Amino acid sequence: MRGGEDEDDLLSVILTKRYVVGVGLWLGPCWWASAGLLRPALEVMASGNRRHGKEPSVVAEENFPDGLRVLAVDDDPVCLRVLAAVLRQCNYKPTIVTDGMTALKMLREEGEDQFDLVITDVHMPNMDGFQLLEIIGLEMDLPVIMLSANGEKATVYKGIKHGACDFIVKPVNIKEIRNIWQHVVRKNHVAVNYSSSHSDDADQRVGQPVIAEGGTKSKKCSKKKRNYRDVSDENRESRSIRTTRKKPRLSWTGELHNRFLEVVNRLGIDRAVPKAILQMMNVHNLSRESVASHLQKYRLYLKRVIDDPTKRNPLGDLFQRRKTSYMDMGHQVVPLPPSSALCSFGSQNLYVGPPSILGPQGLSVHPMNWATSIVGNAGRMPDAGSRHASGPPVGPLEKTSDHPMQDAFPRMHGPARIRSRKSYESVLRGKLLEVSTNVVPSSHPGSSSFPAEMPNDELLEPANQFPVQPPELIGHFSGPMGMAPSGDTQFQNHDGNYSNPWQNVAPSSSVFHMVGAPLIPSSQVNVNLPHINQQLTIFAPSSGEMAMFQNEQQQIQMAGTNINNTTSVGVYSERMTPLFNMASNTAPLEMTNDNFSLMKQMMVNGRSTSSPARNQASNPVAPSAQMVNGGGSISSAFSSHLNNSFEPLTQMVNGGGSSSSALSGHLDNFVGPQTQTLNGGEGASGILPEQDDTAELETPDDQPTYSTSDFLEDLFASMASEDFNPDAILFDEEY
DNA sequence: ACGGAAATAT
DNA sequence: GATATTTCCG
Repeated sequence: MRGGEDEDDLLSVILTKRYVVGVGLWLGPCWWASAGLLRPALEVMASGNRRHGKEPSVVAEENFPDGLRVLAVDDDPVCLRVLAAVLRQCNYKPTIVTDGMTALKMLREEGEDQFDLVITDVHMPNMDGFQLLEIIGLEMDLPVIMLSANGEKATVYKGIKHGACDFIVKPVNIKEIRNIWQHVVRKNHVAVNYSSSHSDDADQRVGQPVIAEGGTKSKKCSKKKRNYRDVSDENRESRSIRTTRKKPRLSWTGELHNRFLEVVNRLGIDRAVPKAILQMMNVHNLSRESVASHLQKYRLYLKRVIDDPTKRNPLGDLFQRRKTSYMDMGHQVVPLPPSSALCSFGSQNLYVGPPSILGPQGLSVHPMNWATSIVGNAGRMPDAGSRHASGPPVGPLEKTSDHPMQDAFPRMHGPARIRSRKSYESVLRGKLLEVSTNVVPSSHPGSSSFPAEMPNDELLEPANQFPVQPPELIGHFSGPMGMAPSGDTQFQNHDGNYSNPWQNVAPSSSVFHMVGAPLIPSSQVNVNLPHINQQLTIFAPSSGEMAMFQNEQQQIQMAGTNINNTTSVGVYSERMTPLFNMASNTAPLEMTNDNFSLMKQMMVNGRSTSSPARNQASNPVAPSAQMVNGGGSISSAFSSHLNNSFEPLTQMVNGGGSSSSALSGHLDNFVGPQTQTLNGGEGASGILPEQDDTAELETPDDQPTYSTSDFLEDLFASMASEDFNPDAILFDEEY
């Protein structure tokens, strides 16, 4: 890959150290080099270590698979005999052949599956080792180790380049031979993992096929794979399971993360254990381990925040954040233009975007990638988010939404409520309060996203990770909010699509709250979030249909609110708003391709394409995405109607932060704001007094401040009066 | 199953 | 070099 120099250096090192001979290289330098991974190979070699890191348990000596069938090819009888002897001594089952043609013929006729490994000399008449290597590479999936009498650099390099998994300089060392089985294990792993393509990294061998001709000796081919299998099957299996398949790297996109937060908030930190979270998230293909890992990271984040409130920054940070993975993923996002979108939508329709992308499907955990592609699509999707849309498609901004997760995460804020019990919980709690307070709320919901959010990010620090956004936002947006509601037609459509998914999804807590009720069973949860998130609220104004949530256990499901065009309902939480923004942006970006696709589809269709199956799993997640969109939409909607109102809400969200602005710019905020306006809110963050937070935290459950309905009423009232002071409202929601 | 931490991958 | 994720381990 890289320049020749590196390659030369690599080879130089290999030759110098003779690591090539590989003996004990567990997937060592040679292997990496053959896989095109010169850098790591070089680094390892340079370090003087033959192995990188710890040796995988898989290759532990005890896993040595006796009876591996090795096809040994060398025109030199003496060498061949020695090799065979060594192989036997190492418990391999050798089949020796004196020329390449014969070896190839044997492989073709008896089947490559009759052998586990091929060791061939480089220099042979008729068909040399390279030719044999190439053909095998083209036709079969067998690891090939080359033997060379001189270990000449060019020879070694050529062998590696053509796919040899290792290169052994004669005379063979028994120790080296003893370790060649690792290539078989490796190969299996690879095969398992990526079945198709790669089976071998090495493959690129090009070559022309040669025809097999004469043969030479033996054939023992048929051997026993059996032994190998028999003996090691079990081991292999276990190994394979363990090591073999590498899990595709899961990317915690904003949506996913939001969903995660939502669930965590609902459960309460103390109850938020991997299993429970996994269950509630209901994301297809998500593993408990992944959840546990993310939870671990999240806890760390919370802790960090707590300890160091300073981390949270205000808006300023927003801009700064680095792109973390999320960013990377996607895309990024551009900031969007402010505006417009929202505006556009007018009251009419808001449509909420499809539920989150995830939703339908669930996460797809593809091995990476999603992110990348997504962007494009994502951008669009966002539209929804951002705008909402009205009838028409979204506005201009589309892309905006893209912001990746960044927004999202960062935003997050704090910990949800915390009830805590656990040590960290308690600690967190305290901290959270602080944090929350401190934290700047995200900016506004608006579209833009990220900027506002940034602050939070910092908190999050880790980056994306945990934004704190409360789930709510997430939820809200996503889907829940928007979608759920029964109302709108549009929605319905969505619902239909989503519905499944969403249903499950819980709306964000906020939502719940809003609704009133009992939102969340756990009231606690939100403490923090609440501020931010929770706030969400929603309203559905007149229309009234509020969303309902059903929950099952913990979950909630929200229904959505309705949103008719006309009426809009907005549900969202203040927090949401911000989140929203974030979400929107983020979400899009984040979405995986799949998600993305879904979204697109949804958009197109109006409904989600997602399959039912996924629903549940996905749903949860999905919601988020949608939410974003939806959120956006909704907001818009509100705006139309309530214009003012919304904002406030939004602000609330921010919440905590900024609410101030909220009132002011209704729509504007939403729109343009995406960033700003909302943010603009700017100030808001401060809104929530820390004390409050604290209090909340402390007794979260207990006092609910007021019911959702009350809340709403107040809110509306407030709105009505321009005075509306977000702060006032604030939420207590938290419960 | 959990949670922490090491190992890896990006 | 810092992070993000996955694996391993108790």
